[in-house]
Amino acid sequence: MPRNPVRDQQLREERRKQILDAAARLFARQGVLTKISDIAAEAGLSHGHVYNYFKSKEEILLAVIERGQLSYGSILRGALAMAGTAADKFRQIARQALPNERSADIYLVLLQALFTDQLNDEEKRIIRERAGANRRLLIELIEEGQQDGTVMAGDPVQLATLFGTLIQNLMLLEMRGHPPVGEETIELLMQMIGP
Amino acid sequence: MPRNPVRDQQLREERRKQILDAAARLFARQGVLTKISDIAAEAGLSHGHVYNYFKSKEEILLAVIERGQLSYGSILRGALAMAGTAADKFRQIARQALPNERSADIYLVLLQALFTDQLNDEEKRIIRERAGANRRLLIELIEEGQQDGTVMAGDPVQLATLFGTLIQNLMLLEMRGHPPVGEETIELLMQMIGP
Amino acid sequence: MPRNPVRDQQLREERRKQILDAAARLFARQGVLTKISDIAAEAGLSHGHVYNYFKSKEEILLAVIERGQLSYGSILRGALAMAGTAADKFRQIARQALPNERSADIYLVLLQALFTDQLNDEEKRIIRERAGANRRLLIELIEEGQQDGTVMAGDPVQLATLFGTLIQNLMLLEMRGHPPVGEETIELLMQMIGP
Amino acid sequence: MPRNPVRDQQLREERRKQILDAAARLFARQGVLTKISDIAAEAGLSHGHVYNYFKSKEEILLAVIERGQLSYGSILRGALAMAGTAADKFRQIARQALPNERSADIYLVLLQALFTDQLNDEEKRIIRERAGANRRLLIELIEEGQQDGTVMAGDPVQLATLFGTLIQNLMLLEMRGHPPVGEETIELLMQMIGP
DNA sequence: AATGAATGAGCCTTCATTCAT
DNA sequence: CATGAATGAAGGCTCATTCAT
Repeated sequence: MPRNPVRDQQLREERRKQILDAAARLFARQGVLTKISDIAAEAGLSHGHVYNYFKSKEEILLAVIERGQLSYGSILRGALAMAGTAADKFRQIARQALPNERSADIYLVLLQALFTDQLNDEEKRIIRERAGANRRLLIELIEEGQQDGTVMAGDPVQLATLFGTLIQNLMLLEMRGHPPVGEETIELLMQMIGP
Repeated sequence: MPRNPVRDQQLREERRKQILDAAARLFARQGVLTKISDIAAEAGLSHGHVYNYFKSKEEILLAVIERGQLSYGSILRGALAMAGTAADKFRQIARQALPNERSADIYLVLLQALFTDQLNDEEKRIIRERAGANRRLLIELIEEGQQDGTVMAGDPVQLATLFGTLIQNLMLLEMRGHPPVGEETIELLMQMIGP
Repeated sequence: MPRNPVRDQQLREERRKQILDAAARLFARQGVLTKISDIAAEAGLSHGHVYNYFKSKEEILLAVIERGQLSYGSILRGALAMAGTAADKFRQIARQALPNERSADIYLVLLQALFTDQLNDEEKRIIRERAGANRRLLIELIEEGQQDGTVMAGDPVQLATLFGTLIQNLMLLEMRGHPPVGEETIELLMQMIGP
Repeated sequence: MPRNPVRDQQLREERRKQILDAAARLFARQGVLTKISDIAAEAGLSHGHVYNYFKSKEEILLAVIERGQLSYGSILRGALAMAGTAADKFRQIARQALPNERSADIYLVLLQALFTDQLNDEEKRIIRERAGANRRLLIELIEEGQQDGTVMAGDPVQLATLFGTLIQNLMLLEMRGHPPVGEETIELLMQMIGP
């Protein structure tokens, strides 16, 4: 059977995704202690084969973080593009970010990676830059909310920190045996950030 | 010449504290990857000597977590015992917990420990129990605040989660190159939890 | 190219045997002080690789002991099944057990293991049980000898101890610079146990 | 109180003996794994203090072995000097050597030491030399027995090996949970070596 | 592409030995 | 003389990474 380069490329992408999905799950649960062989097993291939898709464990970690940050950015941009008040957009963000297992995973992974010395400074810089971009989106939304009167007053930068912190940590809660965050919690959160 | 047992004992206590302080700093920064030799170097002794005070790296980790949780509990109890409104007490907690490097450290250590499989179930149970005790103190304070009108309405349990999350994560921020959390941020936080 | 699972399995078995052979030699010579890296070097592979076959040094030790005990048991059973007088069977046992390097090794290993606290009680129990089984075979042979008149009178249990002791210790002699045990020595031994 | 040099020297000797007794017990039970701190504890002093009597663990091991070999030699010489047949002397040796815990201990210690590389060649040579001296005593006794007709015929050197082996290993049996070697066993042994 | 055998750097831990008190 | 704090060499074990098949 002659090779099909396009199909081949698709298969490669799928494999990469499988590995990253597995890695995200495991990194979040086991942190730095996650072994390549764990990832390989979770993704259903041999550990040696993983190296045909990523050249090191660090590269996998970076890819997991990047994907998570970009995904969070998409949620933010999607919400910003919606019609409705800023509060509505916040609700949307909370609803999308919270139940998304991958988003939750990523936050802890990122925390650990940023703290530990497993990443070099250049890599940390890139990660912080992407985090900054997401944060600017959140600031934008806060300013919008302060103008349409659905968000409390105060320095938007500081508020972005507080809000970001709240959202991200709620994600963690779900993973710690706490009852899942539901609509009720989201409404409490909305009251907190409301004027 | 036989030594002075009293003085010896004092020195031992000091050494233990030195090690725990060093460990708390490093565990927070490097997580599980922290090496015993790092801790020893930071504490100013040889790696072998550490084992005269703790019988394993895991025991050090547990001790660090315990000390942090108890310290956080003290802050909570101290605030509850104060005169003034619940809001005043919250301010007090935020002021004490935030700048306290050890409190900050401990939260991340705890998160990582709870996630990773480096602790067995029994140990995790104990940690969760202590966390629960602290949480009940926070719930108590929230209920007090809802009665004296300085805290927003809502299920106290859920609010405790949100507040706890906020406080603890603010601690993390300080460690991540963010500008230190000052009075201004605390006031924003107070507005969020106010009625 | 996916490998040939059958061939792989064969190679694995061979490797395991190589490691056990090396370990038997070294344990006998160096006792507990034998290093995994010694075993690996003697077996011709890296120390890390040893752990793909055995999960700890202790497991290797146990395997060496087991193999030796089973091998000794085979010799005993083989002799018992022979035609001829009990004395002939004893000769056969002495001839087979003595020059067999592995049998010799094992006895010292076993002695050391049984004495030292490196094995837990359950493991010691299993070893003693296998030793007991071998001893019962020897007792059986002694009783046979007492009936066909080729073995001296006396409590078979006590005699089994003495004979076993003799055989096993002769094995040790070969390893201690003594001249090898030859037919002549075997005949002396036969006279000792004769009526 | 003025020092008394003679008394001091006596105390020193007593201490040394205490340490050697403790070491002999532990070396026999735990082999090479015996720790200096174990010996110190068993002897009732601090581990540091041991070094005021012996300059290394190896020196202790050598002293234990030497003492044991000399003690065995004394038993042999004592028996040789007795009145009576060679058989009587053998009985005497068996009776004295077997129940003497220290004699038993020493044999295994010696075996382990000789095999392991914990002793250098010169030390091994000395030990073998002392063993040879004891062996010559045994050979002498065998020859005496062959003349007075109480010991079987055969090359005295080989017989010495077999008898030595028997006696020494019987000592080991006592330590392995076997029932203690009694008069009955000794008589069996005598029959074996008899003509 | 796919597997898992193989390697070796590196970390935890133990323990002989030294030394200040 | 006595103690035990302190050090560091050394060995068990893990795991990222490479590579033959």
